[in-house]
Amino acid sequence: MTAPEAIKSKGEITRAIILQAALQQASVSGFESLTIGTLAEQTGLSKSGLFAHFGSKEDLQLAALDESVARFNRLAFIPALSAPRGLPRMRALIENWLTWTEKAELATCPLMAASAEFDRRDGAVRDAVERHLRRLNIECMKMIDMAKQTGDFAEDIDTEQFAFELFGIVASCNQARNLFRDKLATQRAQIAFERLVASACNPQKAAKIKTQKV
Amino acid sequence: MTAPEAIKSKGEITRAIILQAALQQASVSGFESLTIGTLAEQTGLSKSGLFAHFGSKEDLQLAALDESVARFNRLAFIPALSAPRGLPRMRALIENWLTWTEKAELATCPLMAASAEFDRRDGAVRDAVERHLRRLNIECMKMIDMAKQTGDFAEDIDTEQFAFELFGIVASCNQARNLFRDKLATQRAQIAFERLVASACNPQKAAKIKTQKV
DNA sequence: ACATAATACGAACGGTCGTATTATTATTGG
DNA sequence: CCAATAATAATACGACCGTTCGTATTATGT
Repeated sequence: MTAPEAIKSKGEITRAIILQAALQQASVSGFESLTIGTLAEQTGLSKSGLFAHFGSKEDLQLAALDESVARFNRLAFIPALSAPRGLPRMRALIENWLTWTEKAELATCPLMAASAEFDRRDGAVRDAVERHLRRLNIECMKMIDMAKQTGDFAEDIDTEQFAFELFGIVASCNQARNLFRDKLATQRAQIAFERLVASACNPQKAAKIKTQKV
Repeated sequence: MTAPEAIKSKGEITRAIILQAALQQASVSGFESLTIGTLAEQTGLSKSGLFAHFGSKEDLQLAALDESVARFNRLAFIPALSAPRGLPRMRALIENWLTWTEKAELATCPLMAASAEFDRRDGAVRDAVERHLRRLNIECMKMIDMAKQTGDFAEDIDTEQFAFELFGIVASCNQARNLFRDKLATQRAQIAFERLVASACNPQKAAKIKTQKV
């Protein structure tokens, strides 16, 4: 049992280099666009040399997906946990979520992109994407429940509904940023988040909104 | 100048059959997954026979995109215009937007899927996707402004912000439906929309929310 | 320093990709 | 009904796909 930060072997280093290139490529053109040849060219490896690090293209895609999850956790999720429980932590998460791709030098969040890319397909990659995003969804709901416990949110708000709208804000932010090249995208997402919070934080106000006819 | 509903030539009929198959395929696996060979097999044509209908694969993608826009307009947008101006028309649009893919027998809205698929790339397809969705965004904003004129919405709400959040609701609905297979997705989207409307329809309440610190 | 395992390479495979050219068959207007 | 034209097919091409295999090279542990 070696420590997680153990010295990397040559193979592990190469693998990391490959995954770095794969992640960058996938964040631009999608995971399905990953090709052994292009990736080999970019990393200076031979096709077969690169291929040997993964048993198949699907394994490469899965590895790239796992790597992007690891980076999201390291750059966005875990740092948010150091904020106080409740609303501050939620705010930190959404803030980090909207900005971590920049720090990671990626074109967009590979997870959300992979969601749209694979959501209507079958296979191992789709399953992995669903698993990862479902987990993130659950973590968000935990934070929402915590915010109820701390008194930041009203007890009677719909946790799943809140998470649904949260994911929508992130999705729209990505669309505004990438498709519309809107420089105000992040700001709009923050405003949307605060509006969402506002409708949940004040019990009286929240009750009014919740009980109106649909 | 023939009428738009003129009798179709054999070629036009075949082309329509091809586009139908292309649209279905694209709504499942994305526009980039469209291949001449697979499409030829599905339609019973030869590769070269099918190819002759489009000068290139890119033209095929663009034609499929245009076709999906035409269907969206026919099944979702135009019908919404028969609802009274203002909030009712907006409600009709979002309702149709969330359900038209079912009527069209597609796996998801090809436009929103194409947005996520091409938003970080370059090329004619990306440009077309941006053009189409920007137009839809503008049409949404027109409806929002109309709702201000009819008095349904407060005059001082941020039209672009409202449209931003509207697109987020649709995106989250698609994710919930397709990735999470959430049967309540449409319902959640409707609730989110009504919550969004609620924060814009009552002047006093809207003012409160808008002026809070961010 | 040496044995051994890890790592990378080059070449080749069968397939499929998009596309061009050339020929054949259907459709259609006069 | 026939000529003109549109529509489809047949065939082939080079490029790239993921993958396999045998071999060379390079680290690594002792």
